[in-house]
Amino acid sequence: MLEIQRLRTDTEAVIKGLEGRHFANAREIVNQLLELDEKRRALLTEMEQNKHAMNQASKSIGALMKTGKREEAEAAKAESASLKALIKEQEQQVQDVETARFDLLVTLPNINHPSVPVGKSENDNATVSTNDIKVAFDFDALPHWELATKHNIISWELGVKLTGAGFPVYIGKGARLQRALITWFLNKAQEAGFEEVMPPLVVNEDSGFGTGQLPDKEGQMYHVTEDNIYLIPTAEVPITNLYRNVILKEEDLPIKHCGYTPCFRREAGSYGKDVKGLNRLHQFDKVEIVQISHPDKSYETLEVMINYVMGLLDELGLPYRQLLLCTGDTGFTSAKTYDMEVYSAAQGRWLEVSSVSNFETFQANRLKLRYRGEDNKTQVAHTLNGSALALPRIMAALLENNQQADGSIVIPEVLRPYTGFDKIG
RNA sequence: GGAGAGGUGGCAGAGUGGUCGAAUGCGGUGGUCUUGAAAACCAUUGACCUUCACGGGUCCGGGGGUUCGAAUCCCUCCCUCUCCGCCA
Repeated sequence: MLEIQRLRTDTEAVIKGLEGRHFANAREIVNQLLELDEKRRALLTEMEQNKHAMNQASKSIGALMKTGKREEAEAAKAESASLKALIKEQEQQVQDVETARFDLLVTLPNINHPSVPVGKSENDNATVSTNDIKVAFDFDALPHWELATKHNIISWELGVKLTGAGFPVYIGKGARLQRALITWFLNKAQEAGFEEVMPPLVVNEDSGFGTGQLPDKEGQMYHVTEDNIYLIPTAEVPITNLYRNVILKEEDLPIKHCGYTPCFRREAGSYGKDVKGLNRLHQFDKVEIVQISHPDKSYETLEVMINYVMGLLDELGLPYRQLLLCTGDTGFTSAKTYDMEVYSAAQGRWLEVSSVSNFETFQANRLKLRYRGEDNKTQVAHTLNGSALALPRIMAALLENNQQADGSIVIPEVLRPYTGFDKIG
């Protein structure tokens, strides 16, 4: 959520930022918000003056009664009572305006950082860097969904039987590879200073609002209606919400956490290659890294985080490219996002395996996540997070890129201590 | 699922209708003392909104009500704890 303050003082920049995101009617909506804001403050001032008068009158009654000045007390009572009705009316007005302002304000996406390229869609994203790993086959390479079936390490049918499409069952070496990746990712994150957290996998509405999933993307989450809780779409939600309504000390920053969780996403998928095999699932595993940063440091931190993710991919030996998402492709809550994509030679396409974002104060405003600065004043912190990493597409790329002419799949060196085997098949 | 208790400032915990944003203790911060530390003592110490400022307003789990006036009374919702039941 953007600060209303920012709309007031930085109006043109906000409008420009929203337009860069192709947010419809940016100018009208911002103006509407400013009008509501002005109206709110005018009403508030007026109401508070009345409240002050009423409070004075009420306070005097007690004293007057004690000293036996009954008549004056009665007069004060009458004054207070007459103000009461007026105040009640004004309270309702303030409430209405506030609600309208809030409802409109939460529909605004974050404003992009100036370094984000202007663009419309994913075609306008900028490639920032790549590594020089190349994968080529001199035989007919199989896509991972065929490899998985061939080696009986993932069953799509059993997942359908148990639950439905998008819920695969990992079996034998498939399950162990999965577990190895999780452990390795967590160990690496810990080495990099991220403290591990094991949060609940379902969260309440407040948490969903805090990180920006609610009220907007309600349909993306599985909702347990009987208890009104939501299955988490990412560990970002519970981990970041640990700090909802928290005032940190400045010296506590940065806060660094990592966590492994399954992630649940309803997203009604499209058909074909995009969602085949592990490419898009309703349940998948992910290790997430989260930071709460001092505003002055958050962009520095973003670079450190994306570099950390690239280091993981280098160690796994996967070819990647680092993308800087353009204004049109950046997520609703983010000010700047890097995506990491891994090249899957057998599918001949890039697979997104990580997304690292700086939300600046967008989430922190909703979370009321602040720190106390030098002057002892509370200030809103910055939040960041990134996948490090999402498992399924890493799995897909490993299976596909590491397949050999004899049909076996070689496990990367770094994972072998965790898998206990060096190849599949 | 059944029965009961309770939700007050960073924490503990008073406060049952009027000067209570709230005693007291602990913790935090600053100071005195000390070579230093501890102890002791003194002072200070909530958040938010609004205002150029002075100031004003709101907040005792959330919402609503009674009253001139509510932390205090009533209604309602939420949450936590204890016991029983069930159970990895």
